[in-house]
Order: sequence, then structure tokens, then C-alpha cells
Amino acid sequence: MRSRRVSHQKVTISQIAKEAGVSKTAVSFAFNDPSQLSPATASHIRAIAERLGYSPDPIARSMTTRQTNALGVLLPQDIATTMDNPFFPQFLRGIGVVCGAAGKTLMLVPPLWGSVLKAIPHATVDGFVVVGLEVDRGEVQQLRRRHVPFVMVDSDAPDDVPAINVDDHCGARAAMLHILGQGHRRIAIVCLESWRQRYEEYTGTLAARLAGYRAGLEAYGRSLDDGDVQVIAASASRAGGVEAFTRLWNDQSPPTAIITMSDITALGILDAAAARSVRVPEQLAVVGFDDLPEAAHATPPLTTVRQPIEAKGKLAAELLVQALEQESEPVHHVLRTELIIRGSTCAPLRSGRANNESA
Amino acid sequence: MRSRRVSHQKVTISQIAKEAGVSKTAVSFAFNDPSQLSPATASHIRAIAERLGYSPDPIARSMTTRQTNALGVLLPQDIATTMDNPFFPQFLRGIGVVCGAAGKTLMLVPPLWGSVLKAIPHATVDGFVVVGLEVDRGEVQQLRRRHVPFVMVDSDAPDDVPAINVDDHCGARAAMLHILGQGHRRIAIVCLESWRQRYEEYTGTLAARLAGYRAGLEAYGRSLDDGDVQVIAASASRAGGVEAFTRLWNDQSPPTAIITMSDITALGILDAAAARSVRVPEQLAVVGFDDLPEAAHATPPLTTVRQPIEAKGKLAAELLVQALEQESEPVHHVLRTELIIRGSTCAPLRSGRANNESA
DNA sequence: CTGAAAGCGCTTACAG
DNA sequence: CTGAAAGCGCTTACAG
Repeated sequence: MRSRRVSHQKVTISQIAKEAGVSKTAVSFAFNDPSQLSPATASHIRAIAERLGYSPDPIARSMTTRQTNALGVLLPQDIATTMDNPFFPQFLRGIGVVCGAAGKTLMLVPPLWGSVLKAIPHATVDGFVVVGLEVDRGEVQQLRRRHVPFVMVDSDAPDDVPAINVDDHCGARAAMLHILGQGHRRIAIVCLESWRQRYEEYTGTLAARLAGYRAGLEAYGRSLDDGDVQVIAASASRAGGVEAFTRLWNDQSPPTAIITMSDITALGILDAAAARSVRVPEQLAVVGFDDLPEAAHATPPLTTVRQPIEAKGKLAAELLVQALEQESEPVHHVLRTELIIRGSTCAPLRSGRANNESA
Repeated sequence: MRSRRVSHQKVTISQIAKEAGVSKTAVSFAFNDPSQLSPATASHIRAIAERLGYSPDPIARSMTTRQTNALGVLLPQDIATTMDNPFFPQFLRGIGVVCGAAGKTLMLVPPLWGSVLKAIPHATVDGFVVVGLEVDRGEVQQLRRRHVPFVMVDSDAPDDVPAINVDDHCGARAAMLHILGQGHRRIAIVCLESWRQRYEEYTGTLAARLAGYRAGLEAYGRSLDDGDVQVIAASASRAGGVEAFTRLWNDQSPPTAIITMSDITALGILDAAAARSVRVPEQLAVVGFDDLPEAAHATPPLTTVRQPIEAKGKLAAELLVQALEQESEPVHHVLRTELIIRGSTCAPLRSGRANNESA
């Protein structure tokens, strides 16, 4: 006694074939290439499938077609931490535009059991956009083993891997020059967090930005080792900024300017400063990095280094989709950064315009 | 002549078996259950696999284990639009917490070829968190066919489907009562966009909030059909807010208060008002919905209805993971909302405290 | 401790 | 226009 209602058991192509008195081939064709079948057979099969409540198994389909229709984004941190930073929604927005156009889904792949390395073999995706990876421990090798295309964003990519970066060095240097040009001496640099202990060991984006700050300092005859310059790290979140501010402000001689590697951290610093009634920019100048939408709406509006976040995501996804469709040349793109001067920076109090150079 | 380097061809379990002189079973065990093998065999196999650059095929694995280790989030709109609204990163944050704990990846599943219905059968996930779906056209049926568990958030869910909602009615009514209590008469309600044309046809979250506004109005002897009350729709983005403001403000008699269904829309309205030098709250009161982190940092700080966005995501993911592990009861949760009064609302100009009731 | 074999649910030449 | 069969790359009873 067969039920006419949607069965409780998952129905497969074989059951439909049996029920319809045709082969599995015919059933498959009815859905994927009806032109191979007589209209009558096709509609008969579809009717049976409908009655049985058939839903094709996407895994089995992937198994034979050898593709999943999903793009992966390999994240350096867990999803919750990642989403704390508005950088990512923007970045995913860019990727999402391409997913929409190409009919792909998007898989967020965080480290598995604390390890990016372990996550790589497990994700059922056709390729990866790898973002912010501090390459070192064989992630690239692991990705190669997977034999799926990948595009690296904000990382030091090997020449044979497509890559998107922004001109971090230039942007960071501009930020530092801006601050120095205003006469600041006691300067704190707030880096993004890294698993590396010492900033001298940073690689990738972090290293490039740090080198930019250094270059700016050197133009003024200063250096990172300068007693008046300090480098700390904070997580890319408002909370990280609050914490960084607190640490810096409790110092015996707090900085008059803080340069951060992330707007969201800078916004947290703004929050914390306001809570302690520290006036920005008069008592404390603050510079961000990213130019998130909220940067312009902050109080005061945030001086920051703009980078084209959404464009990075879009371009990365485009390269990936392209690599999926055909063997393509591994190009390296470097997108521009730009210093946006707003209200969160000015000359330090009682500095009396310390510099006489006009440049 | 076998290469000692990572082969260019994808290597499979069979090749390793042949190379190591063992069965495929043994190779599988070497990775998944080494205790079944003598230590020597196991390490021999692993060495060969390492040399060949083996990476297990996740699809094939999924095919036999019947699971993908991925949770899906079924989105009502494309990824780019979705990411415009900071609601989603927050929501995904909640889901992400659970993914991290359970070792799952997270798949964003937007409509495919413009259709949620078509996306459902295609996603290789173990289950779905369905969010903001205006159920009508068989999505639930389609989900059932898939024979995977799903949890519905912000939707009218059938009794036998686990669901998370917030008390939209109560929150919306509180917002309206607040505005009416301040003496506003000309009020605009800015709804979230829907594919439905007329607000009378709204379902789910939209309908619940609208009913809340209506209840608030009725407490003051007013109604939605009131000539001084207008209802429009706008997309959940800053741009949507800007557009809504423009439309409303160009009216012959613009509202003195705007109540929105989304903070990000309200923030866009704040932007647009500032750009037109319209003073908030004196000339225009604005109320949001969500209480995003940026609401408190806006200028002026936004009066809004707080809902526990991250908790919704977390709870939904927890229910889903639970359903994945065992048959479980389909519970319906309703989380609390709360009116947060900040600086974006006050009595209208020249209103002279129009009401004499004290309640 | 190890292997031969079946099976997961599809797709796709190939033959008729 | 239709069907029998092989195959995608694994896992897992089952037997030895």
C-alpha cells in the first residue's frame, strides 16, 4: 500500500524509476535534460517525483559532477570574532555580488579545532578566497593539495597564486606622515592581533603597514624603537579599541596620537576616550584604517586610510570564478589606499606647531 | 617512474592503497580509526599519503557519512543586500559561536536565480537556519522535502517546526506609544521592504510589528488609516533610509516623527536629515528597531526597540545542532524586546504638550 | 590486524 | 527516445 503523500523516508531516483517504470537515466534526464525524453515520459516522471516529494540529493550530484557550486572563504579566526569587525561584512558583500551573478553559495570556513590547516581539507567547496592569512605553517601547501583554485587576499602570496592586496605600505606611511606633520611626538601604533609574539616577526599586511609607519617615522628622523613610539596589538573590535585605550592611557606618559590598523579599533578608542572625557582630537589624535561607512559618522569623524574593501572581495571572487571556469594566469593585484583626513586628528595641545617645515 | 613530489593529479585512496600495498579499507582506517591497524601499517600508510600529497575528498566523505558538517543560513535576499544591514553580521555572529563550538562551517544560501525555492534543494548542508522568510510559496514544503532539519527565525513557523521570534508586537507598540505620548500627530512608519505590494498583506515579522503600531495608535483613538499616519517601505540599508527621508520630507506636510522597522534605515534617515539641516529630534523624531551597536553612537543617539539579535542566531543554531544530533521537540521561542529611549525623540515643536492624559 | 565487497545517490558515455 | 552499466571516492559491516 503506497502512500500518496510525501513520504517520511527520503526518496531517491531509484524509487521514482521503479514507480514510473523507467530507468534511472530517464529520471535523471527528466530533471537535467528533458530534451532527451519524449514529452510524455518526462512529464510522467515529473508527476511521480512530485507526488513522492522528491528532492535531489545535492551531495550525490556533487559527487558525480565534481562540483559543489559553493565558494569558500577561509577565515583566519572563528566566525564570531570575524563578524565583530565590519570589515568582513563589507568584504563578503563584494564576494556576494559575484556569488549572486554566478549562482553560487558562500561558505564561511573558520579554523576547525583551532587550526586553519585542519579546516582546509574539510570544506566542501569548489575553491577558496583566502583572507588575512599569515602564511607560514603550510596553509598554502595544504590548499594546493586540495587541488581546488584559490585566491589570496591580504596575504603574502607566492607568485603562482592569484592575489589581491592593497598598498598598505603607502597608506600607513601617509597616516604616520600626517600625524608627524601635525607635530606629534608621543605616538602609539595599535596593530591587529597576530599569533606572532613580536611585531618584528610580522608578515603580510601587518608587516607592510608597520613598514609604512616606519618609513614615515624615518622621514622625520625617528624610528619605531624611539622611546616616544610604542607598538601594541589589539583585536579588531570595539572592545579591542577600548582595551587598547585603557592600556595606553594608564601609562605614565600617554601618547598624544594613536594610529590604528583598523577603524573598528579606532572607534572603540573613540568610545573609551569619550567615556573618560578625553577630548579628541585636542587631547588625543586618532587615526583608523579601512574607512568603514561608520568612520565618517563617528564623533568626531575619523581620520583614516581608505582601502577598497568591497572591491577586494569582488575582485577576489571574480578571479576565483574565472579560475573555476578555465585555467587562468595567476595575476597579482595591488589596489590603492588613500588617507582621508577628518576631525579626529589635529596638532597636539601646547605643541606650538613644533615643525617649521611646510611640507 | 613515480614522482616523489606532490602529484599534479588529485590522489585518491586507491592510489595510496596500491602504493602502500594495502587495501582501501586500511587506508581509510589509517586516517579515521588507526586503532584498527598495527602501528607499523598505519604509519606506513600515512607516510605514503604524505609523500603523494593526499587530501581526502570531502564530497566523497559526505557521500558515505551522509553529512557535510555545514550549517546553512537561508537568506531572503542576495548576499550583498543582506550584508548591507548590520543586523546580519550580528545574527551570524550568534550562529558562528555555535559553529565554532560544534566544528561546523557556515553556508550562506541566497536565493538562486531569484528564487528561495530553487536554492533549497541545491545547498549541500546538514540543515538550515531560515531567517526572515515571508512564508507563502511553499518554502516550508520544499524544506521538508529535503529531509534535513531546519529552524525558522523571524517567520510564521508551523507548529511542528522549531522557531525563534521576538516580541515584535510589543516592541512596536511601545515605540508608537512613546511617540504618541510625546504629542506627535503626523507620523510616518517606514516598513522593511517586502515583495508584497500592500502592507495589509504583510505576514510574519512585518505584520506583527505593524499590528503593534496599530495597537499603539488605537490606544490613542487613532488608526493606520488616519490621514496623518502614513506607511511606506524602504530597504534595510542607509541608502534606503536616505531615500525614505527624501520621499517623506518632500511631502506637502511632512511627518514630525518617523518610526522605522530597522536601525540601519533610521541611521540613513539621520544622515539625510543632517544633510538637509533638519534638526533631530526637535524638527523630526526618529525611532529605530534592533538596537545595533551603532545606534547608541549615532548623532543623536537613536531611540530604538532593542531585540537580542545575536541571541536569536545562537539559539537558532543551537536548536539546529540539537536536531541534527537527535530527534527533538519543535519548540517555539519568543524573545523579549525593549524600548530604549535616547536622544533622537522628543515632543514636536509647537506642540505644547498636546495631550493632557498622564499615562 | 587486514581485505574483498557493497553501497552512498546521482550522472553520463555507450549501445540499441 | 530509452536503458544497462560504470563510475565519482570514500566508509563500513562482514568475514577471515
